[in-house]
Amino acid sequence: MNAAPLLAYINKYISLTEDETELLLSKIVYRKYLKNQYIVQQGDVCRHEGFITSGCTKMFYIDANGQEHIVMFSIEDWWVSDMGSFITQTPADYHIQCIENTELIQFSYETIEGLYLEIPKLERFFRKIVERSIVAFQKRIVRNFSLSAKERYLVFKKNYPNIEQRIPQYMIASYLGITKEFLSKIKSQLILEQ
Amino acid sequence: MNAAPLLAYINKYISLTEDETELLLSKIVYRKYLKNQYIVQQGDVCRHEGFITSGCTKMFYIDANGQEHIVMFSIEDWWVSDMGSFITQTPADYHIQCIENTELIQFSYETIEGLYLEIPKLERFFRKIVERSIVAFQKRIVRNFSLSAKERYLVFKKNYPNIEQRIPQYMIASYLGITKEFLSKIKSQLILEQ
DNA sequence: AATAGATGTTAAACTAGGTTAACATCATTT
DNA sequence: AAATGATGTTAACCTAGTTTAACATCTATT
Repeated sequence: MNAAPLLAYINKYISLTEDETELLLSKIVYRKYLKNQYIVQQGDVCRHEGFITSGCTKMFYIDANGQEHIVMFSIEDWWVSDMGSFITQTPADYHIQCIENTELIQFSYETIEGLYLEIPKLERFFRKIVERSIVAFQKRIVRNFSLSAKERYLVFKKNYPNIEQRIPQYMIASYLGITKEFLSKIKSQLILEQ
Repeated sequence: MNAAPLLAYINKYISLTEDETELLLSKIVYRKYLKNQYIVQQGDVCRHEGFITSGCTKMFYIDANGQEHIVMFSIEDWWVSDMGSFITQTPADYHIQCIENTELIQFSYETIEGLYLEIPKLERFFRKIVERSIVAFQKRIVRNFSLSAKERYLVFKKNYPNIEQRIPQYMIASYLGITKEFLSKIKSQLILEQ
């Protein structure tokens, strides 16, 4: 495993000196998970923030009726954590489970807090990526209100063309907020429309 | 107008020295808007981040059918900006309009960027508040999927008890993602259930 | 090759929430 | 006091999406 993708990603937002890069690399912990393993479980405290170098995960929530609702998928170059749990170090609301065998770089809460003190620039880096992420969530809220299920599916396909083939359809349905049966109906409608 | 609420708010996350506080105060611009005035308009670049000291605003989006969808309300001690527009300095997707006469403390893009350099601790402050904000948005997405309209209304009432009286119901309906007629129906059902 | 488990499809009956339209109430302006 | 505009309610009818259930397909394991 190697840290190049993480360094490249960080360098899109800030520039680290050689010393800072070395310090960061010295803190890196690699971790491998198999398909179906849990990175975080609802109720546990999320102790790490992870940067995916390969694989794919889903973050989801089980509602009062036992139904699964997928909040987000993460693939290479994305971060995984239950942020609410991580920042407050209290029990997680969500599960994060691997959809494929997944390799990631993990930073524990203590490591990240230490790095913020040693490399203050990292505060800027994380501020920026979280800001971007907020914008994406806001857009998703708007889409969920103003678009029909079919339109949301088309937006999903356009925004995540490479993710669709890697994920079973019933999970995509859950992400879109519809049943797998209805997604199936939408897909057959789209085929007829061509 | 005074900056005490902002300083108190910032001090919940970081502690500023006297010099830093003074520097921050020297950059402060107060701004008053009347009810119905726009702070940001869809299509304009959002040039400021504002901290509300009094009043109430809505951030909304007009969809392809001309329908208004409210993304969030903001009141005292909350921030207002179209974050997507602000961080990239490109045209805004949303309108932000005052529901009441509103007073706020404004920071221009240039001022904030300057302050980040002069008071690096502010990066930490904003990192922390955006992290909190993301958690709230995630929860909202989950609620929108897993709760019925009636349940969402009850959660809204519980989470924002003091906001409800200040805002017309048709706006609350828009925030909840339902029509005003259906909210009206929900309310009469709730009265009958008592 | 057979079985089991996971995934995907189809269709009929149902329901949460939308649409339309008419009316009620309240506040503001003249 | 009347008129206007903004807000809220009610009810009949409609539709997007759900539920249930049966079946189809694919993959992995024995």
